[in-house]
Amino acid sequence: MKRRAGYNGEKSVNYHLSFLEDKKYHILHDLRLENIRGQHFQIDTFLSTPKFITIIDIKNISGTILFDHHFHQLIQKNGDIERAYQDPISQVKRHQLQLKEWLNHYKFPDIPILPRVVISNSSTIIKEIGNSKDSQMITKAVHINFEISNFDKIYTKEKITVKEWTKLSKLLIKKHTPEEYNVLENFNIHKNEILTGVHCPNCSPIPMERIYGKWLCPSCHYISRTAHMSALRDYALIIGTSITNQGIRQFLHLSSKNIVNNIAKSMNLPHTGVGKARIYHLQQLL
DNA sequence: AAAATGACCCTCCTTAGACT
DNA sequence: AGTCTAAGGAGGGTCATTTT
Repeated sequence: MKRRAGYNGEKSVNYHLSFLEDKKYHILHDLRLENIRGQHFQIDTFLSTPKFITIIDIKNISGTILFDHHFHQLIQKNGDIERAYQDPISQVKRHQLQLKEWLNHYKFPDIPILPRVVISNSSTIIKEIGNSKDSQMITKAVHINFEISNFDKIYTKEKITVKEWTKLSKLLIKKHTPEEYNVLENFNIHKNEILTGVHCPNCSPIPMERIYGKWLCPSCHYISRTAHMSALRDYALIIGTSITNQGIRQFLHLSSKNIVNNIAKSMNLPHTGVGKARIYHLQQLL
């Protein structure tokens, strides 16, 4: 749910950014880079021109939020409930620093990096405690493209050539290292502990049985035609996105390789490898 | 009639063991 | 140790049969 909230926030910001002229900007999403000390940092939205770079941290937080410039924290008030978040301003400034180092390391000339914290939820009320010029970094999603246009007016000098600009974007994509989230390791669970079988969407996790194209729950007699899809999605999320015919058989409690074959076909699962080396890929289910 | 299943067949990957 | 070869077997495709 946390991830979904973040994702929805990013979607709404992207909508606003889509009004910008395509050719003038390179925009990269969820860019995850390694800094010079081997740690990773992730930029929600990276926007570049030959004149400046904007890095955007997107927060999808509802209710009333308070930026506390003195203690560097973000407080969310939702009714009577108060919750503190890591200060996004400090975070985006840290990203700014790391990106500067990164650009230096790859011998790019100095180029202004303009950090922004975007509040994607339009109904969120923003307040502040204390004064700071950092306030200018905070903006609402509806306003972000006007800010970008404004940067265009302020930063008029090209710091890198168009050729270097293209090179930079290509390098960023090449150096992007997507986070590998290992659920099993994080929760210290062994593969064998995972309950396999197709779960009934209606009741307990007793494996469903396949009967002529349908999944029947032996417990509540619920019938589903698509229950295997969520099972395979679980597999992709928990164990991995590559699986063999036999692997699917074991996970879905099927005895026939033909059924697996049919299911894979009906889902248009991409596959690599020939014959018994065939591997199905579940990436699209995530 | 349409869809799903399972037996059968062919392909070719994997593996063990012989050979260099 | 590395390469070659043959046997075994897993996988996909086809098609007759079964089920819905």
